[in-house]
Order: sequence, then C-alpha cells, then structure tokens
Amino acid sequence: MDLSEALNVLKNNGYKYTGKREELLRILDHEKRYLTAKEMLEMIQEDYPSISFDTIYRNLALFQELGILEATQLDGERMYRLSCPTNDHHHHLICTECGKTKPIDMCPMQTDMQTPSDFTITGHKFEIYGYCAECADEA
Amino acid sequence: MDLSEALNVLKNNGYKYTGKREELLRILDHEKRYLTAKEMLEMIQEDYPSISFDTIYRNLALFQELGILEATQLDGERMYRLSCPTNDHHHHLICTECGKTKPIDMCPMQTDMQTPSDFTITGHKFEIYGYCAECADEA
DNA sequence: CTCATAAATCCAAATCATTCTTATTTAATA
DNA sequence: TATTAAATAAGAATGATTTGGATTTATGAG
Repeated sequence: MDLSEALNVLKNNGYKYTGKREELLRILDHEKRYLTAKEMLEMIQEDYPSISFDTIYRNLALFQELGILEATQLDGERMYRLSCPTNDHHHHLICTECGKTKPIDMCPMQTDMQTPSDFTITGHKFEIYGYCAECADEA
Repeated sequence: MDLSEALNVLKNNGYKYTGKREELLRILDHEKRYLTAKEMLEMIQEDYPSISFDTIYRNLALFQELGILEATQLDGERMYRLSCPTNDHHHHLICTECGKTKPIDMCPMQTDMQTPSDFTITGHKFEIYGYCAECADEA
C-alpha cells in the first residue's frame, strides 16, 4: 500500500480529503515502519502546529478499519505502519528501537501443530523482536 | 509452580513473608489463568480491604523478576499468571474472555525459518487467542 | 459560485492503567 | 524487646488514549 492507494481507499469509502489526513498518510508512507501516535503528532506538527492528538487517534482508528494500516502493541504502546505491499497474511520482525520491520514468510498456524478441539481460535500473534542493523550498530 | 514453591522462592531470596503476598500468590495459584492487576486487587480486597494498588503492582513486578509469574499484554492491559508447572520455554492459547490458557508445544523459532542475518533477535511472542469451551458456550 | 450539511477538527476534560513519593507500619532477628 | 530494612498505604503524578461539546470545513446541490 502506498500514499495514493491509501488516499483512494479513503475516497472510495466516501471520506473527506483533508490536508491533515494526507500528511498523516504521507508520513506513514515515507517512514514505512511502526510509529507511535506521539511520533506522528510531532512530525505533523511541523506542517500543522495546531493539530490535536485526537485527530491523530481518530484517523488512525479509521485507517485501521479501512485496512490501510497494520497495528501492533509494543510494550503497552500502540504502534502503526502502512500496510505492507502484499496484503497477504504475514508476520514481522520488529526493531524495538526504531520500529523498522522485516516480513516473515512463515506463519506458525500453518504448521502441523495440533490445537485443542475445545478451543475456538479467533486470532494469533507472532512477532520477532530485536535490533535492525543500524540500531544494533549504535548500541 | 504452585503456592508453596512460590513462597519458597520468596524465602530463599530473602524477601519477607506477608499475608498480602501469600494471598496474592494463593489467588494466582487458585485461578491458574491470566489475571489483570485489577482483578487481583478486587479478590484480595475481600480479605484485605485496605490493600493498595501499588502493593499489587510492586509484588507482581517482584514475582516476575523471580520467575514466579508469566506475564503478557492483552489489548494494552498487562496480565499475569503463575508460571506453568513446566518451566520450559513454551507458548499459550489464551481465552480472551477469561484468561484461561492451554500450553502450545510448538515454538515457531524452532522451525527452519530463515531470518535475516542483519537483525539481532532478542525475543519473540507467539500467542493464539480465542474462547475456551466454557466461554464459547456463553456467547 | 454560494449555501447547507454532515464530517472533521479543536480543545479541554475525563479515563484508565500504572508509577512514584512520602510517611507509616511491620517482619525478621539480634 | 528493640532495631532496622523492607513492605505498605495513600494519594498525587504520569502517560496514553478517549470522549463531549463547540467550531470549522470539505463536499455536493442548487
């Protein structure tokens, strides 16, 4: 997913175009890594100094609903990134320092793992954490 | 891990015995499922109406340090359960309704998955979510 | 182009989980 | 029994996120 695709999704679903939305998506498109709401706020404030937190949160929730974003929770904080180019189900290695990701092809649910029959599965989470090359260098 | 083992760990590491600590451990031992700090507070308050949140959190942090507890984060909330009988590395199916768990033998890290060499791995998370038999019935 | 309207935004207060500070109490033990 | 470090209470502080009410704005009709 890239900026123009994301903007199209908005338009096709009847949502309004606003400079702030575009800027938020532009940032996500440019960074291509997991960001916190706060990081995004600070970036957007360069162009829109008066933007409020709740605009960020409202839009992030909307984008998530529309499948524009992937979200996760790192250490209690929600983080968001633009959906990966492939919309297929996948997992990530995540740099806990900068939020950068690498896709993992393997999904543990596709292995021949036996799961109890008396348990209704609704979802799963598989993430690998660590440091990307750049962040490892700094440490 | 059970109540008396947990109390031993405390004693062996030179921590004091208090009724609140025992009660907290007793609850964890009795429930054998993931609980939030709030749930535990409410349960303990039956015996110790004046207990404060901070006692819960402080002790949970201590217990975690001592390996008495396993913790996870569900939907932004930290949850804790007494360590499973086997201390071996394992994962869980978790009932998102009541916190009940079932161990998963398989660990995705042990598969022949290729991970990028330029990424220093420090940890991983694999959890399967859903409803246990009892909670599925109620829905 | 102008207007009406619903959607988007702002602002500030509320909420919720968690942590911190300080004073007080208590378990362990000499 | 007295000493002392550890544990607790109480409540304020923090930080992320949400909500409510008032205001602004994008959009589409006329």
